[in-house]
Amino acid sequence: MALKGPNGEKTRKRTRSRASSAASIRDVARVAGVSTASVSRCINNSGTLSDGTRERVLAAIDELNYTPNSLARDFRRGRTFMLLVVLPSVGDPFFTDVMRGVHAEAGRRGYGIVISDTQHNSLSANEVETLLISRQADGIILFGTASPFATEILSSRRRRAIPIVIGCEAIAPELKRYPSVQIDNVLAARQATEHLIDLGHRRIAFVAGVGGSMLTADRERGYRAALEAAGKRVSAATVVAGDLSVAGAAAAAKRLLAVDPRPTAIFCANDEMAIGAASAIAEQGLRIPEDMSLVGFDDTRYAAVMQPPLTTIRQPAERIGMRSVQRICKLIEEPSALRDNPEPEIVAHELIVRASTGPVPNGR
Amino acid sequence: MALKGPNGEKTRKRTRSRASSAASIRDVARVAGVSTASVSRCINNSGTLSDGTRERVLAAIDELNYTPNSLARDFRRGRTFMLLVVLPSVGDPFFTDVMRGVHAEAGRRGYGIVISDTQHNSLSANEVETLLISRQADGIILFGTASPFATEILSSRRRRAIPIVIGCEAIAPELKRYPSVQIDNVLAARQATEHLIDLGHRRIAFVAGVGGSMLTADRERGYRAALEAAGKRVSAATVVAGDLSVAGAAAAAKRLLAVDPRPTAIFCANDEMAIGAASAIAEQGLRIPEDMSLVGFDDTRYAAVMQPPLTTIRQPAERIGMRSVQRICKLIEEPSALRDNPEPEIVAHELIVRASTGPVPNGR
DNA sequence: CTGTTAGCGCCTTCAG
DNA sequence: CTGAAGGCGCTAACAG
Repeated sequence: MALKGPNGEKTRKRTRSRASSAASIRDVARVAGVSTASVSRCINNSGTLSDGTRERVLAAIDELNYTPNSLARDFRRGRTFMLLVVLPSVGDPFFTDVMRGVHAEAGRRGYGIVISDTQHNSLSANEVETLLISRQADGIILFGTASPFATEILSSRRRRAIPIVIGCEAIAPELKRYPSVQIDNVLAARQATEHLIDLGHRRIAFVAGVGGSMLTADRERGYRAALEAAGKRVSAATVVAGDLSVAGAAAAAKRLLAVDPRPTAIFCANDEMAIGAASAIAEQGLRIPEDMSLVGFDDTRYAAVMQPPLTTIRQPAERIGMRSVQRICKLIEEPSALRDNPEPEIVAHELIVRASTGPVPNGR
Repeated sequence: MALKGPNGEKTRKRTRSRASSAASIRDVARVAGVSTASVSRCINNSGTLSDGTRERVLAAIDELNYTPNSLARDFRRGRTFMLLVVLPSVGDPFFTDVMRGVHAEAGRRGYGIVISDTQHNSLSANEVETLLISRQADGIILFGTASPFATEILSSRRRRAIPIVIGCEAIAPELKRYPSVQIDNVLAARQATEHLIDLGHRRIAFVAGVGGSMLTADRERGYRAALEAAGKRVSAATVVAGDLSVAGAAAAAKRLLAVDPRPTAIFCANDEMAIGAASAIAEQGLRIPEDMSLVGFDDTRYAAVMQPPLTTIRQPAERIGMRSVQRICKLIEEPSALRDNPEPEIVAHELIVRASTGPVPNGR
């Protein structure tokens, strides 16, 4: 810690003396022979400025190689132009696609993105607060991570209203006041399950997310609804917990394949888990779809190239990301919008039938 | 745009009047009956402070629910505690793993991460400058994106030395002065190719990245080196450009399969492309490895669950991310280190032989 | 159209 | 051990 010798001292000299630090707005003003206010007006295109002044300022900026210090700027304006995005796993290709949309739209609007990956853990309200306050993000987007701390965050918010948008997730009642962007997960999962029922399957298993993961809770709900609607024709629900990961689902599927009587179809709450399940199925020497039908959820870029290609639900991932950013920006830029009580925004999904699903095996 | 009515006016009131804005250090000082200096000392554990004072400050902080304004803080300190990470594709599962390491280590050290995804495009020095200067990141990590603008960024750097670390990438001579963390890509690719040669393959194709992508240039070099070393025993190199993506490689592999005489093995410069290639191979009714051996690079989480499991090169992705952050932090926290001329840090790779490679088909 | 002025919230000398 | 004071770089009134 304690630097010995003259070297350490040297570096601790007062700020003023740092050699040739970056040019400041004052330097530009001096060189251009104008006031700092004019420089400011020039770089922000605000107020009015004569062409002559503008040119001299621009020349000075060029000469000094001046770039505004955005720390000072953000401080002054009270804005960071940073968006905090909280999601369960940056590794999931679905979220990757969502983030592509987020990055594109944010970049277009001059915002940076800070990501907080909860690694599928639930996030405490406190952590979010800290992230938000200490990082001073202008707004926060919660993708599939909102509900665990919904009540907390609401009650602890004696502070100023913070722009929050929720994406991809079942919206708990107490979160209804926040804008959200999502597909109808219940309906989508129901349709996927009905697709299997229509193919004649009666023993359809479901690989869910982590215990009580809100991200997939609605999907399980849709699955159960389909089974119930089919009534006596299908057997009771068989649900196991994957952990939304490839490896977790491989293990979960293995257990499923040991059940007697064995299911004839497996519906996974996301594509990642379907990949894991496919591997477990192959390992047991079973074929897809002849011995086992398989359905995923998300239509990630891997779904179409799996062997066989995966039947799944397509979510407009990039669009969800893009819209979330648009909505958070609106909240940020028009604070009055914070008092609106917006409708959840439901975007369209689509059941993509590929070769991983087929008729139920004979006599089963 | 133009808000009509009194509403618009209201929101434009001077900053002073914003209702109950967050507590400032002055408020805390007033409530605690001390000076702002003491509050500062308390929250930063700097200087000296009597227990009594500390307690009163802490009480005031608690009462006011005070959180330091990090905009002001960063401004004052000239630090953002943000790291800029530039990479070719956040979607690639390899980089996802790298980023897991980055996030973990950065979080541990109190840094936030801003990601710039170049989408495999090359990044101009100007863009990097802008990103760096305007965002005022404390440092920048370039993963597989450095070389295209190496010369540029070096020549345009009349500014202060900026902490830069380069990862996963062939280091061009003019970048040698920057710390870097990477595997030995040439050697790894050579070993993968030799593995195929040892299995008896003589027509081995290579699916490279985008035209001249530095990220995979070394891998192509290793591939060619292995072929040359094997001399007459193997035919000339067959290299096609994928674009590091699943879809791009599927198309590239398709072309490869139409070549006469057809290769008996395909080595892809990353796993993503191997996934695409596998799909193209299956589509042609060919089996892996009986008709076609396939090798990837990265050992992403999908490699082991592919059908058949993929032979590939394992890179310590998380470790690369972690080490990169550690090194950038060192540069940031000990500016004198900027003047060091560090050795590139080579981390260990490993050839993982799985079932996607086998002996060359009879009579070919 | 342009300059002057007054801070934003915090940290850090410098005195006491 | 503590308080007073100055200023980081920029922007936004307010005068001229």
